[in-house]
Amino acid sequence: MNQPDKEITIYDIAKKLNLSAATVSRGLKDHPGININTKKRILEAAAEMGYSSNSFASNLRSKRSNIIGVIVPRLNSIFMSDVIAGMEQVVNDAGYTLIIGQSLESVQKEAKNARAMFSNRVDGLLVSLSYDTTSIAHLEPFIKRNIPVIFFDRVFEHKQCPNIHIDNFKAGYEITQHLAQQGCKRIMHVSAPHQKHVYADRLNGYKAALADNGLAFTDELLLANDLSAKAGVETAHHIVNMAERPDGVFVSNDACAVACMQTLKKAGIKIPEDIAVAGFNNDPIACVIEPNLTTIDYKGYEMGEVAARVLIGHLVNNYDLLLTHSLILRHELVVRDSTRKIN
Amino acid sequence: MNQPDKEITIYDIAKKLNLSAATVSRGLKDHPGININTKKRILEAAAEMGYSSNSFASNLRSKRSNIIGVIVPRLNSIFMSDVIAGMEQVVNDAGYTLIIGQSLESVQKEAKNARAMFSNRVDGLLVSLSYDTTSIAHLEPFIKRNIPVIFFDRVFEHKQCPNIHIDNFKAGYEITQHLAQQGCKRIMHVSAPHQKHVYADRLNGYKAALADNGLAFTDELLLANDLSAKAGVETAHHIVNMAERPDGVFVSNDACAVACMQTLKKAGIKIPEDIAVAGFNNDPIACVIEPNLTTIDYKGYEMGEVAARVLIGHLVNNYDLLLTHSLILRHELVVRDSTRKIN
DNA sequence: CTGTTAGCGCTTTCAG
DNA sequence: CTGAAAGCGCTAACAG
Repeated sequence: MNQPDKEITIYDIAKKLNLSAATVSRGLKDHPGININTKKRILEAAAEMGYSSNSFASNLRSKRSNIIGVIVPRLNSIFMSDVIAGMEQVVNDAGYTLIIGQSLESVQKEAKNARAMFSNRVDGLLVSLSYDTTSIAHLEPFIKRNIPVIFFDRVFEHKQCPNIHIDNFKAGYEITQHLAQQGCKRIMHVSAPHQKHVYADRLNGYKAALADNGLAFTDELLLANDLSAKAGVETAHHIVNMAERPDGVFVSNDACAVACMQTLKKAGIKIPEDIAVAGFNNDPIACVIEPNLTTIDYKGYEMGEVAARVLIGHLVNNYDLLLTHSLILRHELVVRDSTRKIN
Repeated sequence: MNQPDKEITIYDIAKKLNLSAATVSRGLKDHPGININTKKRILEAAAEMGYSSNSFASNLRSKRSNIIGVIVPRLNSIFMSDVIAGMEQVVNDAGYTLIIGQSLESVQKEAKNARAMFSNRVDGLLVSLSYDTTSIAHLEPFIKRNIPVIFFDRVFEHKQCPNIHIDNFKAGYEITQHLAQQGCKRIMHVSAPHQKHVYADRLNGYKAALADNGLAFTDELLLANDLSAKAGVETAHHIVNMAERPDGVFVSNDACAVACMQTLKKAGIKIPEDIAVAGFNNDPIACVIEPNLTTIDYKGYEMGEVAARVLIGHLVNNYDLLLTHSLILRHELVVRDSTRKIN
């Protein structure tokens, strides 16, 4: 019953056209030096017979997959889905397909994903690292084989791997500086565990701005958690119970900042009068919370596009070694009412 | 320079162990009837030599790819990224990988994605259709070859394709009924163009509820747009300019509903007193807007998991024909202040 | 339990 | 400009 009809191969169309398979294979690509006419006949026959090239055979032979792997901490955030959307666009236009894995912030799962992608022989890898990744040993197989690995957002310094990210130090500095200019004297920073560059950089920017504004940094001004909404609620409780409350808080993402604001408001704390709050990412919720949230805007979609473009550039130019560099994308401090104490 | 070291094959490890390639191949899988000891030796040698199976060769031979394709309208919404996250989880645990394409609401791009997935010989397809898809001719190649195609959320009736979605009629009915119970007499409905089942069903539920509550339906109560935030702003302007304004609005997604609310509020309209507003999806923003938005909650993550599980069930059982059925997932009306007129 | 053999469908020299 | 032939790495009969 329902016999899955046999696959149509280049041999079938070769036979029909009295050509060799080799010629058909060439005709199907834009191989130089093939009669324009036979090429046309081949294309027509292929269309008519419902031919669809078998990528396995092709990949096996040519040792290229036209597949690009992406590994991200989590898929379900607005930022990350913007990134992926941008990548998908660029990559598809260039004739590649995307395969996607999420690490759920675990190195183990990151490594598992990497193995799967390796055995799928991806032509390149786009990676944003999980919180608890401290070594990239699991990516060495790619690097050894000169399969380009490009880090974006949560990056890692490696001489063969381009990094694409924003200037997190500067962003952290700017937002803290802004809080200081609004009159904040005691500015807290809420962030993720800091081994990872993005968060470490934002923290350093924050500290530098404190120093430049003559404000002291003490350990109790620093809170580390997973930046989830839940963590935002807990942060707010923590703040409410502090002996000496801050008058400004810089949270390293918007979801957490917003949850924190909501909880602070419920506790009767006025924002920004009592405590000014700033976030990071410019998530859509930043414009829905009241007062609207001051934050750092940077474009996930653009980051995805750029990362994909860099990768494809490497693929097309077929470099033996990757050019090593960092690409710093634009960001912008967006001031909204959640921090406007004066004016 | 930097000679990409030669690929290690089962032959290499066969030679080293004085075995045949076939045995090695078997040892690497959990093939029944292979000496536990040789299997152990094979596994060890493989690990030691840094062997990584070549999926192309394997796929070419076995005619299975262990790849599952997903095509969605857009990646960048909370709902969709939840769905994908759920799928990724299930699919990975079952040893498959996900390749992803987005149609950007265009049939052309949907078809292009489908072709790419076909030539990547996906083992199955998970699809949520674009707005302007009215025929699924571009998916026929899969169906003809008994490659399972499963629709979720934006589904399509086809005797060979399971559908996974919520009861949109019921949800539309419930939300409208709720508005009526709050005393609304003139309830608008804002939705996407209605050929697609989800929206058609919600519309029909809405109409049924109007009828059951003795409320008249007129064409001016219905507004069709793309349900973006921008469309929400326009909707609000439209409402403000209506000769006879509604006292309740049921918008078919939260992003649009929230933007609409914000704009109405700016125009001095009180929510819910003047106009009650309800959304759909239970996006995080629903709990951030003030007053909080009444909406329909249903779980994207769960929908992704279920869709993936159904697909994998089909794959594992190797049905010649797909069992045909619809799977209706739970939803829930979540009442919040944006519609609480009485209480 | 293990080996032999024969391809999967395509690309790529090397010859014409 | 086209053809012949070889083989990418693996798996699936079929034997033993």
